[in-house]
Amino acid sequence: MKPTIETIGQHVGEEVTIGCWLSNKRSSGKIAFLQLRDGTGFIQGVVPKSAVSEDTFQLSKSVTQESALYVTGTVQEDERAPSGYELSISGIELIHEASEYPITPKEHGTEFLMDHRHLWIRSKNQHAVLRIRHEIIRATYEFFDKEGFTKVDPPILTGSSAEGTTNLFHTKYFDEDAYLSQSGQLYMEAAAMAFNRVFSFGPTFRAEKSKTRRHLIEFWMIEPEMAFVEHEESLEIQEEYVSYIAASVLKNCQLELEALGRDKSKLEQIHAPFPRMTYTEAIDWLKEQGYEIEWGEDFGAPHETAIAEYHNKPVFITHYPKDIKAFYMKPDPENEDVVLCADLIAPEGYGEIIGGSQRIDDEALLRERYQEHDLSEDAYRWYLELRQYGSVPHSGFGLGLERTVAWMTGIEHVRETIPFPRLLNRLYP
RNA sequence: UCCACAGUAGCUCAGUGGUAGAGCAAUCGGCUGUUAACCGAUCGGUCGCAGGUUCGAAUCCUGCCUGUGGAGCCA
Repeated sequence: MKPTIETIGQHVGEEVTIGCWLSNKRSSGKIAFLQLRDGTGFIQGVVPKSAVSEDTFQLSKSVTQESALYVTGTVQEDERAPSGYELSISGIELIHEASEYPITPKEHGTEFLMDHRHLWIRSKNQHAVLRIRHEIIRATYEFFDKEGFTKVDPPILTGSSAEGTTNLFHTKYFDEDAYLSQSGQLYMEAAAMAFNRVFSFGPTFRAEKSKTRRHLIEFWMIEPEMAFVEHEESLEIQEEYVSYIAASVLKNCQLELEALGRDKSKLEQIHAPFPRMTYTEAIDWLKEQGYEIEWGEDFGAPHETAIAEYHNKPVFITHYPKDIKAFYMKPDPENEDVVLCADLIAPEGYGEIIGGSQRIDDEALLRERYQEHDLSEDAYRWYLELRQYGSVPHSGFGLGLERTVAWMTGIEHVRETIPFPRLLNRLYP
């Protein structure tokens, strides 16, 4: 492979040529410093006037921000450089001279940066966040493959919704009504009966007028589903998975975490087992802390944050009242008022990262739920049939990728954790 | 949908009733180790839109638009 900035450490003392862009420059009368990026990393190129032709030196002083270049130089170790390496430049070939670049080295507001998102993703912090996103995706495939899961892709266009409460994006499917998927879960239950352990990874759409740092209109979800796995075992798989992601990011994204100034000790604390608290215990604890909340109510963002901060680790909240949870969740045999479910709440205010449960495997009970929730037995016949042909205990969960990336990177808002966010008021670029 | 805040140069902001300002970017010049480099000069304006009060409005009032933060809902 050709040398890149990421692998430049393997070429110390050699002369290399890299295709790159100019992210910033500084110069004085006799020396110029070019901040170069090639998409794999960032490096500083040094151009001493005495070492290059007059044309090359003039070019290094006049070349505009984000111009494309072939830069030739000798790789040198240098303690002053963040990556440990510098390029002592001997020649510069201008591929394309950039027009005046809108994103200057000074600060900008969110609206401006989001209007220029197609360019903003070039900048160091955004680059680092999206590289960590990639690492989390890579580690996800690696973990589930290692654990014997098969990736199965549920449809994105659906004729009905899994949970009627949220707003779906409506579209037409020729002459029929169709909706964009808000969860692949029901399909993954079918897949689990065919492949035992399965996971999906795909986009999800919620037409909610949500406008907070934890919400996107379009986001990506990882949804594993496991046959012959009951509630407690599912929690163990969840905490192993999240710990695996955190360890992978720590291992493979050192430069990115440093670029972001992320406190690595926060990631080092993410290792199984995670504390567990039942919904009822959480309500009691919140009341002791002075919060006004009653059994049967769902938690708000401040409640979740308080609970997770108390543990300083991700925490499972289990056994919610069945009335505030989805129709398919299996009641706890020891207390039919609550269901075998768990939300994983991340610390530092990042909120719910995972929602999961053991699913109802009894046909009669599921039929009852259809009636209670006014679900069309026609549209959901196939889901019911899963309970007629070899029904087994099974559990699954969904992990929100963007919230996880935000948490691991320490980024304030999920909109910076996806290349082109879809927000309440943003469909451009 | 509700609550709070904001909108002035390409960008980030100052300016609270009396001549429209600064830093950055851009352009020109200077500087041999800079790290959002620095120094000097030049360039840069429909003060979100509409109406009102006033001798006079970026500034006060009303309405609208746009954005930001949060709530609810959720991953």
